[in-house]
Amino acid sequence: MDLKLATEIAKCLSNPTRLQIMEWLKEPETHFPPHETLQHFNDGVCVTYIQEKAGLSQSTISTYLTNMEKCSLLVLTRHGKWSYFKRNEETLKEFSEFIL
Amino acid sequence: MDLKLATEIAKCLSNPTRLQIMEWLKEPETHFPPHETLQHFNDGVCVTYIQEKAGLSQSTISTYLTNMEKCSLLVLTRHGKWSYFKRNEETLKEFSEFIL
DNA sequence: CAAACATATCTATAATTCTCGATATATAAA
DNA sequence: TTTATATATCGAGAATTATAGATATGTTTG
Repeated sequence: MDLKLATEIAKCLSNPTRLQIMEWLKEPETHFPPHETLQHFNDGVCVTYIQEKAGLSQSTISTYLTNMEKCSLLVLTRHGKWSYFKRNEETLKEFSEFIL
Repeated sequence: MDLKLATEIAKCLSNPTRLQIMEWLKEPETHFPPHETLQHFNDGVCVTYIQEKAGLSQSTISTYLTNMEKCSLLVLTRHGKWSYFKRNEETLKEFSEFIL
């Protein structure tokens, strides 16, 4: 973890909606309805569910999630037409160690 | 630590200069010259030294430090005409626990 | 008390981020 | 193979942040 990446990560976390999403993704089953096809949250939550819960536009949330994935805060897994995002605990740990 | 405070803290950390200052303050003695009057860094580093090392204007750095202190990332101690800033490890730990 | 010094605050402009609607792309379903 | 669904990307205007110079405030020193 270098200064540049840590700054990008902090930028992602510096918006209440994005930080809230990170919190929700700690426990997807308590914050989101079950998916239509998948019977689990192993790969996280799909964009639509996150968008509906956040209450911002689809494009905004999609951009948020894409950026969070680019700095490896989130991991993206595609299943058919759905994109699932889950937390990358490893990155969070490295960021945490960087600032402490 | 609630969402609002955590967001403010992340905002402070989301700028490369501010994040760099937090890093420098981990080891003041290796990054800053000794102070004129104080023989230690127990209360951190004075604004001028941080400003000179960062290379931004006095007003900018002063504003940075004041804001970082407002969300308790830094602790301010005044000695005469100098303001010393040091890291607040407790807040960093709480922020860290919040995101993990 | 006046001058010098350290820091804080004010004001303003440039740069960046926020957020949306529109549109494009990709997959699935009919 | 058209249509519906899910997500991504583009373009733009509004809001916020970055940053500086000027100035104010508070402290020390002569």
